[in-house]
Amino acid sequence: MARTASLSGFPEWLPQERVVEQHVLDTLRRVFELHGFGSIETRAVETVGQLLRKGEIDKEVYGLSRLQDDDDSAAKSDPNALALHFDLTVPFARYVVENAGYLAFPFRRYQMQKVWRGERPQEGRAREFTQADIDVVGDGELPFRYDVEIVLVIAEALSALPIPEFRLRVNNRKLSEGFYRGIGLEDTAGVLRSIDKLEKIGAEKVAELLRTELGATQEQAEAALKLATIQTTDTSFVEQVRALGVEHPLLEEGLTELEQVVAAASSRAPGKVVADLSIARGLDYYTGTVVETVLVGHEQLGSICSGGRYESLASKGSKTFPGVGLSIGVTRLVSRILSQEFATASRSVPTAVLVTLNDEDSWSAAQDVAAQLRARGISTEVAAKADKFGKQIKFADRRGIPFVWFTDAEGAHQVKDIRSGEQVAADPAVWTPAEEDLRPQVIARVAAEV
RNA sequence: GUGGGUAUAGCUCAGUUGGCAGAGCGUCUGGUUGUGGUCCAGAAGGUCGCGGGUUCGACCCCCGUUACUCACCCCA
Repeated sequence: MARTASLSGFPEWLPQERVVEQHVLDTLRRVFELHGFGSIETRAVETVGQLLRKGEIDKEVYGLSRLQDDDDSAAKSDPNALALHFDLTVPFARYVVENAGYLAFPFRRYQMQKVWRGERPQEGRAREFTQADIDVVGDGELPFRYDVEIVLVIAEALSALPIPEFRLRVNNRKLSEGFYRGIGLEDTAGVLRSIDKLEKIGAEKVAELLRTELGATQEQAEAALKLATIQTTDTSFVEQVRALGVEHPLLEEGLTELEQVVAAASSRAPGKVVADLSIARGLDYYTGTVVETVLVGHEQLGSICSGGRYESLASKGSKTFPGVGLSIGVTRLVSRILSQEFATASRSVPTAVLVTLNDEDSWSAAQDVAAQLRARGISTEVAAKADKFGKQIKFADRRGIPFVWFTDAEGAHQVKDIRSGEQVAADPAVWTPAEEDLRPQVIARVAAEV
């Protein structure tokens, strides 16, 4: 028997909820395009070989197979097998390499698409969800200034959404790695993985991990933890790091880079960005700037926007295409906006006016009225049956349509606002609803700086 | 992938040692030949997740299974 109920982890919104989601997508698109990011879309599938080339999240990847193929065991090991993409960065890297000859570098694009991950769902974590990515990719090299820019664009985009306060927590891999090397810890990836757990398991447990699993001394563990606890909203983190007395060329490079991001952000997006030296990021392709974003008061939800700098995710022969990009978890945000009612839609249908029918013969005249309204951008439906007016009004009320149009046998027009009950004579050639009634509005309960 | 909880009407949930399947909300119809919301009356709607077992008899007890859900893991 075919399943009809909803599948966990594959969210589907009701029309009223979808209005909110579309508002989020429209807002992001507007901000991205204001900053010169163009749109592309990549196919939903990649080859397994392509997807697993970087990062090792194979368990999360949904494979794609034909139902008619009976031996699915062979497909798993076949690098040419198809699978659904689990993020937009890896497919984008592939796209850049394939189309490098047609693109102007540095290439900047935004991409808003569904991605799939085979994980156990729970609140804020779906198996099918929408990401909104912006990236800038260079040919051979990409000036660091783009790291700064992309953080500012994202801060602006998130600020325009109906969500609470957020913080972009920024770090730099060079800084952390340089520091760890400077104190004699060479397995920098391992240290980063442990440090990443700081918030969850606490300083003592992390220190223990560092000693037992990475062979760090007590002094090394303490130094690594001291670095990770540094958090500043301005560039004072530089002095705090220097005060720890560790020296390494990579550390210097990272300090300078992070300083630039934070300096620009503290003046152009004050309060939105914080230097947080505990941020590590799981994916191993990041090489410099790394970002995670939390909603203040909703830290449990996890990061709503992450990304960073990757030096060689895409390469073609000896050529590499370094990039920097951030990814907004649209579905995670929207599900939170809806469950916490940060914003609601004023109605679930685009329709602003329902044109009633006087009798069954008046359908054509009603269509003429509707056409006149639509010609001026007013979303209009015509009743399908000449029910009693009470029933036709009720139909509009149920759907949230704010206005009902009446045309009597003599051709005189009246329009009724069914919320107030006010009914006035109107001319279909000129009558216009109030701006806020023209289309569904998203009403924010939390302040959005539009 | 690991562990806990749950599964009865569209939704939220009751359901007595194991003895006729229930409520509220929602939906639909009607309330004197054309203006909704309140109110009144009525109706429709269920393979009690699925499969087995125990029993004269199972929504209820037992086993299995699937799904949902929460936590872990990981991440947007």
